[in-house]
Amino acid sequence: MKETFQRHAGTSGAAPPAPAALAAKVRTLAPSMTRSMQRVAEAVAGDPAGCAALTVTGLAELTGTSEATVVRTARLLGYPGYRDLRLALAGLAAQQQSGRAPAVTADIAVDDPIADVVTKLAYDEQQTLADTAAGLDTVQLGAAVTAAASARRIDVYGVGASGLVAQDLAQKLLRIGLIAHAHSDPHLAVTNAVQLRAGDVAIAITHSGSTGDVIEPLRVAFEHGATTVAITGRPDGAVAQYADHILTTSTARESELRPAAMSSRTSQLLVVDCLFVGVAQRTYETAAPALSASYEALAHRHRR
Amino acid sequence: MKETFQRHAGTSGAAPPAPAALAAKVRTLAPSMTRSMQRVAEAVAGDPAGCAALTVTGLAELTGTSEATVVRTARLLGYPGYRDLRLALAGLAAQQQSGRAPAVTADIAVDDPIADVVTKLAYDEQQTLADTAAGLDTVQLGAAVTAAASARRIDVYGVGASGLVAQDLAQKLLRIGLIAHAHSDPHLAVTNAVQLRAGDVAIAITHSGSTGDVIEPLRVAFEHGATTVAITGRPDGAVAQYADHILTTSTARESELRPAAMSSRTSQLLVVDCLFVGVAQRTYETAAPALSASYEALAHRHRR
DNA sequence: GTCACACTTGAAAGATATTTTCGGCCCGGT
DNA sequence: ACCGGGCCGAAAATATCTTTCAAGTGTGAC
Repeated sequence: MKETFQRHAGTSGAAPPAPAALAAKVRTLAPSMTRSMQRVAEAVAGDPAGCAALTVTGLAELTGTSEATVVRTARLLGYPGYRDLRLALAGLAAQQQSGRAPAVTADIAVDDPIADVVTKLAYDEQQTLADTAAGLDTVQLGAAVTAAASARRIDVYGVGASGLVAQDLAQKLLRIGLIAHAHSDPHLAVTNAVQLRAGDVAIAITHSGSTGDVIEPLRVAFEHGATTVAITGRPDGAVAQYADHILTTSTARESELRPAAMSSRTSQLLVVDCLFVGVAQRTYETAAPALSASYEALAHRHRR
Repeated sequence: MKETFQRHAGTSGAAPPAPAALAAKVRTLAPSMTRSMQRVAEAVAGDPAGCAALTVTGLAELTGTSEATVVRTARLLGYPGYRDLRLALAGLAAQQQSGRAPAVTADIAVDDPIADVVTKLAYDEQQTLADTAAGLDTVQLGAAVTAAASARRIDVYGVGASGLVAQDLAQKLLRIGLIAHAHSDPHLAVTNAVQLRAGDVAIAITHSGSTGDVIEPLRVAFEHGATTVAITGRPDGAVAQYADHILTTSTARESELRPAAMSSRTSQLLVVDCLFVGVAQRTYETAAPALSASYEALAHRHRR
C-alpha cells in the first residue's frame, strides 16, 4: 500500500470506525474504489441486514468477487477487517429496523411540482448535513481549530462554488478579530501563500480534491511551513498530499437537476461553521467583543 | 449435538433468534442455566456493546469460563452459535446508542467539546431547513420561477453574508445558460438596476429586510418595470414594498456563538436552490446542455 | 501500433476464531 | 465411602478471516 494513503486511512480513525454513517462513507469513498470494490460497497450499502448475515465467502460470491476484495473493501471503509465491518452492518441494520426509514429518496424529476421540489431539496440537504456530521473526524477538526485559533494569519483558497464557501469562512473569521482572507484568484492566492510561514494557516476548499488552482497555493503554503488544512469530498485526492489536516465533506448522490455543487456546498458550509465556532470558542475573550463591534458598525446600514 | 440444547433453542421460536429483547430472555432462561452460563449471560446482558467487541476467547476469559461455555450459552439464548449472538449484540448496542440521541437541543456553550459543536450545529441547520421548507410559499416561489425562467436578464442583490448567497444563485443560473449577475457593490447594483425593464427580474436577498444597500437597487428595478423578488426573513420589512414576490426565509434563534448569519444563510440557500431547480425544470431544453458544457469546460482544471 | 508499467484481481496458503469432542471433576444419593 | 449424572474446560477439528503472490488488465509513453 502507498504511504500516502496509509496516512490518510488513519483519517477516519484510530478512533471508532463508523457507527451509522456507512452509506455516506460509501459514497464518499466510492470514487477512489476499483470496480469490484464498488460492487461490494454497493451491496453493503444497499442491504446492510442481508450482508451482515453473510460470511466473507458468501459476500464474495454474492458480488461475484473474491474474499480478498471483500476484505480490502472493509479496510477502505475504515474497519480493521471484514469481521468488524460485519458487526457494524448488524448495528446499522438494527438501527434501520427500529428507526423506520423515511424514504423520500425519490429523485427530482423535470415535471415535479414546485412543492415537491422544495420538500425533496430540503430533505436531501438535511441528509447531507447528517452525513457530514457523522463522517467528520473530530480529531482532525480539533487540530485544525487549534491551529487556526492561534494563527498569525489565515488564508482560505477556493474557486467556483467553493470560492463562496471560502469567502464565507473568511468573513466570519474576520468578524471575530482574526486576520483571514479568501482568495479566488489562483495567482493572487499563490502570491499570498508565499508570504505564509510556520504558525500561519492555509485552508483549501475543493469538492473534487483535484482542483489545481486550489492545490497550488496550498502546496506553496505547505512548503513554506504553514499549517495546511484541506476541506474536500475526496480525502484521497491530490489535495491531500499537502494537507496537515483533512476535513472530509460528504458526497450525496446527484442528478442532472441537482448538480453536485448543491450538496457539496451544504456539506462544506457545515464544516466551515464547525471550524468557525470551534475557533470562536478558543478565542472567546477576543471574539465576543469583536462580534458586537462589527454588529454595531453595520447597524446604521439598516433602514428603520 | 445434545438433545437438551436443541430443545431450548426452540424456545424463542424456530424462526428469528432474538433482536432486542435480550435482557428479558436472559432473565427468563437464567433459572435453567448452570452457574458459569449465568455468568456469561449476565455479562452479555449487562454490557452488550462491550461484549460485542470480544471474541469467544475474550468473553470466556472475562467471565472466567471457557469458550465451550460461551458457545453453550449462545445456543441457549437461541442463536446457532457465538458468532450470531455477537452480531445480535452489535445490533442491540447500536439501537441503544441511537436511542439516546435527541438531547441536542441545548445551545452551544463556550466549553462544549468539539464533537458536541458538530452535532449541535448539524442539528440546528437541519431544523432551519425544515422550518424554511415548511414556511415557504410555493405560490410565490412558482411565480418567481416563472418570471426568472423567461427573463431577459436577472440581477441579484445582496451584501455581506447574503452577498455570497446572491453570488451562488447567479453562478448557478449562469451555468444553465441564463444571463444572471450578482451585485455586492451598492453603487454598481443601482447602476445596473437602471438598465432593467419589463421582463427582467431583480432579486434582493436580505435577512433583516431592511438593508438599505440592497433595497435601493430593488426599488430602482421595481420602478423601471422589472419583476422584483425579495428573499428575506422579514416579509413585513422595508424591502417588501418594492417586491412583486416575497420568499420568506426562516429565522432561527441565535446566540453569541451562533450568529444569525449562520442559520439565515442556510435558509437563504435552500430558497435559492429551490428557485434554481424550478428554473432549471422550466428551461430544461436549454439548461441540460448548458450544464454539461460548463462541466466540460472546467474538466481540464482538475489534476489527474 | 507496440511495449512497459502500474494497478487490480482472485486462488491458495496462512492465521484466527469458533465449534466440537472428550475426559476430568464436582456433587448428591445410596 | 462409592457410584452415577451432569457440568466444565483443554484441546482437537472445523470454519472463517487474512495475507501473499502471481496472473490478468487497462493505460500511457514512445
